[in-house]
Amino acid sequence: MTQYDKNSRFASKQAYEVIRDRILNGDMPGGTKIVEEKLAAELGFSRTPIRESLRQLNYEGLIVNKKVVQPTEKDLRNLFQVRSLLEGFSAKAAATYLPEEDLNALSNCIKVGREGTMEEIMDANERFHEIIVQASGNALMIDTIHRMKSIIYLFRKTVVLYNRPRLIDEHEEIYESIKARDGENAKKLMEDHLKEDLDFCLHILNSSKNA
Amino acid sequence: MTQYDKNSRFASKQAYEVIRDRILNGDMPGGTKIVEEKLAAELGFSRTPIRESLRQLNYEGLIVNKKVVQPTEKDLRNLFQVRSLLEGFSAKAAATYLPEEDLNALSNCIKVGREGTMEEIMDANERFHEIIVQASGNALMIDTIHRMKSIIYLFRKTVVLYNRPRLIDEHEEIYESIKARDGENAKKLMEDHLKEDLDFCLHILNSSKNA
DNA sequence: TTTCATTATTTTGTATACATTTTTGTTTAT
DNA sequence: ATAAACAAAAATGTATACAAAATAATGAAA
Repeated sequence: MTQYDKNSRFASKQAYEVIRDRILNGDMPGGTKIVEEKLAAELGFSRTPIRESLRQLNYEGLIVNKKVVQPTEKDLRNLFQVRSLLEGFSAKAAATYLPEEDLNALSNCIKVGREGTMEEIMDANERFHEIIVQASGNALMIDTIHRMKSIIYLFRKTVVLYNRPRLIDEHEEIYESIKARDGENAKKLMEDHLKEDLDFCLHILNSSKNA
Repeated sequence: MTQYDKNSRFASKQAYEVIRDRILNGDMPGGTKIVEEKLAAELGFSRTPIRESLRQLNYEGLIVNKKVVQPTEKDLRNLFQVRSLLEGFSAKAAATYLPEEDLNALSNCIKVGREGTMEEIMDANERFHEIIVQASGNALMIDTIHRMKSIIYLFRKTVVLYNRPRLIDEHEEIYESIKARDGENAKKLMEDHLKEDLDFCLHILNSSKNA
């Protein structure tokens, strides 16, 4: 199952993955200065592929001004604003188009969400949204959301780690709406769901700020 | 007024601009194969900055698989779908927040749209949408739309060049709604406006296909 | 002719070198 | 002590070289 990504033979891709992971799990916390030569030495590549990987990370918003991003509250709000528009639309589309197979996959994500380990829950959560996004059938929209994926991950960790209440219940409600082919409701529930995520993140953010 | 962009001293930025312009005005039509060394020789730079510029063009969707993009009808629909969501939202936000100064700028775009030369109309058209997008106050949203800018330009040319009827009238209606602080209406009119643009583009596209 | 295999050729990915630019650190004058 | 000016160091942008990979061209077998 561990599919070999043929891109991994590229130094630039490997560097991208290592650096991204370091940022995502806190090894390179927000504000860390990025210096090409230092990373090149650390990862054992030359500067050329490192530079390429850094451009990708810039593009995804993980690096800003040669520093690891430190998303502000405003950034968080902006992100959920855009997601709400795109994923709300996708949820509606899903209610119209989603095939049986994907419905089952959604259902499975909910089950894992209730019974799985922390890591399994993270994955299931991501997969749930991914299936719906794909249902938009709009490659540009999918791409746009994927671009935000890393930053979303940064926050999804918060939501799952701090065990947000009703998270999976909301997924289930969305799922039910899609299954019932009620597009407008699916859209509304998705928007509400993201609003709850946002509020939860903001709460965590602010309470840890005053700690 | 011709402000010197200090980025222009970078070979990579210059290369980006030259190649982008070549694509946008048809010097490098859709399907043209991109070879780094060839471009490097032509533009008088080494491959390094050329590669960097190509990444950016990839990112903006002007280059796909080492070829100049040839947007399909599906691409066109996808683009307008995403724009409709983001610019619809922005129009609503504009109705709430837009300061007097920007209202006047919008009004000016309409005037130029009625009286200007082809090129002035193109600019005014772009500026009209840009002002509204900025009103979203959401940097991520603005960035996302900017990313689509080049492809939008490709189609805007069609709309203006073939002199789409009611184009400026629709702008004016949107402007009036924003001025009247009617957010819902502004949003709806923007969505309708983009739908008209899309249909017009599709029409041109299809009639030229059967020529 | 068509198909496959094998060479050439082109093109790409990466490493390295070097010249500017940017940043840091130090000294001097106020 | 603070600010300005300068020197030293570090970091970046670009050019070039080379090996690996992808593509095109050639020829042999069906």
